Amino acid sequence: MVTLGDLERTVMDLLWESPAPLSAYELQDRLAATPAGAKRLAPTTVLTVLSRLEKKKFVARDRSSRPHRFLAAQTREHHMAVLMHEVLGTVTDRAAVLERFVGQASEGEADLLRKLLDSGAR
Amino acid sequence: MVTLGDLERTVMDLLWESPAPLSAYELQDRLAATPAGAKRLAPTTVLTVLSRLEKKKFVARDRSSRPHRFLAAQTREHHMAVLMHEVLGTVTDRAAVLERFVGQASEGEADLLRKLLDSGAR
DNA sequence: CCAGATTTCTACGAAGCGTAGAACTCATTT
DNA sequence: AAATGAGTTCTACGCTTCGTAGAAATCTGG
Repeated sequence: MVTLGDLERTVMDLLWESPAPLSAYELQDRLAATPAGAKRLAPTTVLTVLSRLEKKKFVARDRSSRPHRFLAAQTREHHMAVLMHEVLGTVTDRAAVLERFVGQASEGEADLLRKLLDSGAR
Repeated sequence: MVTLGDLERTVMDLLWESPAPLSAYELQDRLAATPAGAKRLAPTTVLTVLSRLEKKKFVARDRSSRPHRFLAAQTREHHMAVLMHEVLGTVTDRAAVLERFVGQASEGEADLLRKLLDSGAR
């Protein structure tokens, strides 16, 4: 199961929030401004985390400009959907889980699911 | 996020499969019979894992009989629902996640979802 | 009370993660 | 072209989790 650490997740949240790619230094600033961001991290720390996220295919790196720019490689929604499928994949009896899942869905969510399924989204 | 290791998950699967509580020795046998169970684990190994799962509140231990009996503390469906809830809870736009989710669903999963939705499960 | 079965304690190695210094690379200026 | 400083990569350390299990402690039937 692809999982992220606390700092890694925080960085991903910042990248997902940002419409434009961010440099390690911009991320350093935003991390310091975060609730949990008490102590300012070293720039190398941010770079290390970004490199690891890059290796995990969570971020893409733009090397064309000198302070490299980083952006989320997938949308947050994509990642969440993948996670849910991974959760489902750990189980043989998917029906029971899906049943519960559907049972918990709101009316709107259920309608949305129907529409998505009927529209041949897959 | 509450997460389990490979062996921990396998043990939970066995406990979830079993209608009756199992001793560490029974689990040892079943683990050996599992596809990945090439080498037989030491009994202490199984006990260690069970103790950790107990600490994580995944299993309950019956100390009344001498070989202690272990059973899943929650149903698999409960656990999966919690996991999915955690995943969905990290995001505000559930619809977008559901859209990707359906988009990634296999044909079988999609059929299952349709059936559940049509059968008025919700 | 003792031996053997069972459980608890302790521990080690690998992997993942936060953290960051040290060393290296690259572009820009002189 | 050499120097310089910003930026990046390399290396590493301590902590935690997990698989693994030996050693020590404990319990129970005889």
